[in-house]
Amino acid sequence: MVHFECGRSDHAILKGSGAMPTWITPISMKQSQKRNLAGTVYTRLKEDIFEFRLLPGDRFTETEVALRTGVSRTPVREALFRLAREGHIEVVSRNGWHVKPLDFTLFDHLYDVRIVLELAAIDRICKMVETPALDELEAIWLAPRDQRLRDGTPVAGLDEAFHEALIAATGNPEMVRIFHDITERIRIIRRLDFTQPARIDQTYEEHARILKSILSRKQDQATLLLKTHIEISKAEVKKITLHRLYEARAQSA
Amino acid sequence: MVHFECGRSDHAILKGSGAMPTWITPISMKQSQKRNLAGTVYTRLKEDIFEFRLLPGDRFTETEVALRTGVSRTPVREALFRLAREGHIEVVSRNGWHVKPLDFTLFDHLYDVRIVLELAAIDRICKMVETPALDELEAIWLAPRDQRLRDGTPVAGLDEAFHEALIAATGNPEMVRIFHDITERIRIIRRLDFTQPARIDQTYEEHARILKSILSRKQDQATLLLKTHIEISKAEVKKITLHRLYEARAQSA
DNA sequence: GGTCACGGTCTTGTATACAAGATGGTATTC
DNA sequence: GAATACCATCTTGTATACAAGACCGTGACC
Repeated sequence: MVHFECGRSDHAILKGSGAMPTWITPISMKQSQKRNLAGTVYTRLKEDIFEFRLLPGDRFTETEVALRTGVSRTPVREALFRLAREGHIEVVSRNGWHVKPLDFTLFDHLYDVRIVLELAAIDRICKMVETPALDELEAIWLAPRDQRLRDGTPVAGLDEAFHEALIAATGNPEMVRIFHDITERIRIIRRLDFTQPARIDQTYEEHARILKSILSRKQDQATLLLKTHIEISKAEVKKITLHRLYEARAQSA
Repeated sequence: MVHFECGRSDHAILKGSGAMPTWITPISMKQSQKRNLAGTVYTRLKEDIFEFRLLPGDRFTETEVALRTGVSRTPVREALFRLAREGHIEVVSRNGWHVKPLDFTLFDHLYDVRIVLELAAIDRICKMVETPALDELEAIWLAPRDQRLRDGTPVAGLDEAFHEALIAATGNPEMVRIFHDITERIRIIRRLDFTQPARIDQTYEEHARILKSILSRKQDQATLLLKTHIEISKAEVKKITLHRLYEARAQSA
């Protein structure tokens, strides 16, 4: 088994430099209102990781994050532990934190579990006495060509929602929760799939075909289409990620 | 959908009384060595919940736990957040913590996901070019009758290990991790299944049959047996749990 | 007698101070 | 010149002090 890791551990990001970092900035009053500071820091840091403002392998300390967000270490630590538990970052005992390097073996396994869960969902949906309402999905993915979105960011969100909706249709909230966790862990590479217009089109086509198969209760067809769809996406995303990481490194170097 | 909840929110456990509580006691030097305090508190509290020293619905505060364990609130909070994230306890904003009430709807869903994952594992194992080595399982579950364990506690552990081993045989560590999380969440009721000698025997029989089916690559048979096995266990456990909870309440009242 | 307002108390949320271990550079020794 | 021991510094781990919101009982008022 090849353990294929990507990351940079050779240097920290803007450590102690005078330049303003591109990532996390002080929390304003408005942002933290209604939610606690730990939750806000958590959300912000997660965004920073997903948006590649914090690159895989980047090292940082609790004090750094605390200073930049303008809160104390206590809520920062709470946020960091949550992110660690979800597999986004890691702590080295008394030696700082770092964003987990991209590990394609890990992503393979996660995509594999995704397939297991989604195919099980298809199975259950097709075996229900009556197919559950999937109106919202139909409105989005079976819409005429000219109503399709072209911007990658919202399409990435719709894509996640499509697959989560399939799971949700089983009526099992725990399955949804587990699936959602997986979705969040692969998001960092998955969203890159929607930076190419051709891939967006292809996603629309494939989702439409899958949806039609489910609605007409052709389980075998739906299963095959969905499995292929996920595997194509996985391969595509892997290719793009390697390219993007190379670019990001070149830019920050 | 009937939301069937069991718990007691009417009174806290030994709150402020002079009597020594049955649950969590001060952490000794030896226990905390090599691990951090938060981890120790986490483990101890989880045990207390599993052993019914802390009953579903029981309320408690961070200060209480801190006093009893002899550590400060900081590591206690870290432990509590971990337990909360794993679904064992819950915090009510600025109003204390409580052990999550038993929710059989939730357990139904978790058992359902269990079935999905285990059947997928069977599928993958049976489709492998060569069946992976399951020597340890064979040694335990295909052993002669007189070598069977009779004490429920170790059998409960072996049972968990049996099902986790099936998942592990797929070679997907993420699936194992997810499965393990589910195992921990249903453990509180599942281990009660092994308090009856008849159920221990039945488990041995069923595991043996499942194992033989897998080894002879009879996928359909293995699938059916495993599915039935899990569903029987689920029903049995539900029955016992309600009985035990009744007893525990009567005793503490 | 019932209802609403108010304040004390309890609980979590957050900030800060201190402790202990890990790292890396430097000086010393062979 | 290389290796090793040591110390300064940095980082997390833990304890404690303080802040803010929620709950509950009490008292006044209608």
